[in-house]
Amino acid sequence: MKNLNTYFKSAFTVDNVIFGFDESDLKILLIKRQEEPYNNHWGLPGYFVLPDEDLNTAARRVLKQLAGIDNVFLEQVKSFGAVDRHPVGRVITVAYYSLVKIADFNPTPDNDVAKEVRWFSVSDISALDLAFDHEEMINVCFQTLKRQVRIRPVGFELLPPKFTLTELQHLYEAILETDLDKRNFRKKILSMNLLIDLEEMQEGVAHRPAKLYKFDSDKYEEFLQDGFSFEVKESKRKEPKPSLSN
Amino acid sequence: MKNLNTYFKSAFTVDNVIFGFDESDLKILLIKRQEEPYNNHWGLPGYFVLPDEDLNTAARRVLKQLAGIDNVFLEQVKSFGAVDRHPVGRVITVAYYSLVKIADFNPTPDNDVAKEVRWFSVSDISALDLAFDHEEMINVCFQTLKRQVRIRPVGFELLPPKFTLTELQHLYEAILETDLDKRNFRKKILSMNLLIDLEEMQEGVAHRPAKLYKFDSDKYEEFLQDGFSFEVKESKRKEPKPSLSN
DNA sequence: GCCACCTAGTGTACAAAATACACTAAATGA
DNA sequence: TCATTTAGTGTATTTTGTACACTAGGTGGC
Repeated sequence: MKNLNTYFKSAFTVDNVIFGFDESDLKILLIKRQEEPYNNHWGLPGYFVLPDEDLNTAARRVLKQLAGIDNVFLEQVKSFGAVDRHPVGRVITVAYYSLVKIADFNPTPDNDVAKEVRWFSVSDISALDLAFDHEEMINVCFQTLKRQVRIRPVGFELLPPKFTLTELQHLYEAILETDLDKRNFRKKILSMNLLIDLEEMQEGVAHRPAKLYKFDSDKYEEFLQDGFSFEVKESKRKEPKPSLSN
Repeated sequence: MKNLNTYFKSAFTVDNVIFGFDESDLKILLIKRQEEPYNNHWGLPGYFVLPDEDLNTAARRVLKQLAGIDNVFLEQVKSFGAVDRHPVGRVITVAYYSLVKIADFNPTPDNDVAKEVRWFSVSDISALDLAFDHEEMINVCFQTLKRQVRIRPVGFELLPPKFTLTELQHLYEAILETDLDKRNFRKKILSMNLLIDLEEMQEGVAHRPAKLYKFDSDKYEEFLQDGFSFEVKESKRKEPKPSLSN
C-alpha cells in the first residue's frame, strides 16, 4: 500500500446537463467559457466542488451561480473519470441532469466563468465542439432522460403550469425521438388521472383552441412513490416481437 | 475564483457491490478490513483509484486484487461524496455493481487490505455494521439490480452455464423479493427464445429431475442492443391500476 | 415392488392493455 | 363564406397478462 498522500492530489467537479422544452424542441443549456482550459468553447455549466461541500449541494450551487437556476429537479447520473479528461490535472466529474421550465428563468452569466449562456436544440449540439468530454456526458444524460420519461412524469418539470395535450405529446415525441398516435396518447395519459382539466382554452391561436390542463401534484407524488409505469408506445406497429417458441 | 490548488487535495475510491446467487439466496461479497479506518469491520471491496488510472480500470483491478474476481459484468452505479464520509480526508467513492457466478471463483484475500472475504446473504447484511457508507451503497445497488432485472437478462451473469427453469425462477424471486407464478413465468421466459433446451436432465436429485437449459448468447446480444423489455410480473393480483377516467 | 414423497411440467379461460385507424368540430383570417 | 389549421373523439382487433390445479417422473424407504 502506498503512502496515502499519493492519492490526495485530485479534484472533482460537477457538471449539469439541463434540459428544457420549447415549442416542440428539446434544448440544453450551455455556457460559453471564459477561462482556460477550453476558453471560448461552449460547455456544460459545471465547476469544482468545494472541499467542504456535498456533491448535490455543489451541483445546485453551481447551477445557481453559473446560470441563475435554482429549485429544480436535479439528479446524479454518472461520473466521468478518464485519466486525461482534464488538462490541468486529475479531475473526476459527476454529471447531473436537470429538467427546467424554460420560461421560469432568464439565464444570465452572473459570474466571471461564463461569458454567455444559451439554450441549444439537442440536435444542434454535435456541431459545437464542446469542452472536455461534455458531449459524451450529454449523450449519456439524454439516454437517461429517455429512460426516465417512461417511468416518471417528466412533463411536470418541463412544461409550463398550463399546457395542452398536444404540447405534452410533442414533448414526449421530442424526448423519445419518435411519432406518437394522437388518440392512443391521449387515452393513455388521461387514463392515469394525472391531469386536471382547467376548463380554460388556449388563446391567440389561428385555429381551434385547445383545452388547457395542469398536472395534479397530489397524484404525482403518489405515483412517484409507487414507481408507476408511464409507458407510452409509438404509433408505428413495432417489429414483430421475438416470436413465441411454443 | 480560488486558486486551483485549493481543489487538488482530494482522493477517490471505487467500491464494488458484487452480487452472486446460490441456492435461492442472493448474496453479496464482503471483505473484513484489516486497516484503519474501520479496521475489523466488514465492508465492500474497494480501494483508492491510482493517479493514472481510469475509473472502470480501477474497479476491475480492485476487484481482482481484493477478491480474485475478474472478467465479470461490472457497471458504474453512482458516486457518493458526503463531506464526512471518510475520516481521513475528502474522498469521493464511485460505486460499481457486478454480477458473478459464485462457483466460478474462490474468493481469497490475496492482499493485505482484507483479512477475510465472504459471501453474505442480502438479508443478513443490515446486522453487520458495515464500514463507511457501504450499507447505503448496497441499498442503492440492490435497487439498481431490481430495475435492471426487468430490462436485461441477468440470469446470464448469475447462474451457472446449465440451469433449470426453477432455478431461474428462484433467482428472479430473490431479486424481486416476490413470488412468481410458475406457469406464467415459464411461458414468458420461453416465449423470448433466450433459452436453449440442452436435452439433458438434472442429476442426483431425489425427485423428478428437471430439464437443463443454457442461455443463447446470440439472442442475448441482440436483445441487449434492442433494449428489449424483460418484464416478469408477480403472481398475486396487483392493486387495481389507477382507474380510467373516461 | 410398491408406496410415499417430492419437484417438474403443462393449458385454458378471462381480463386488461396496446394498437390501428378517419372523420367532425371550432377557431382564424383572407 | 370559405379555406386553412389544429382539436378532439371511438371502436374493433390483437397482444399480453393473469389466475388457477392436476398429472408426470424421478428417489428412497420399507
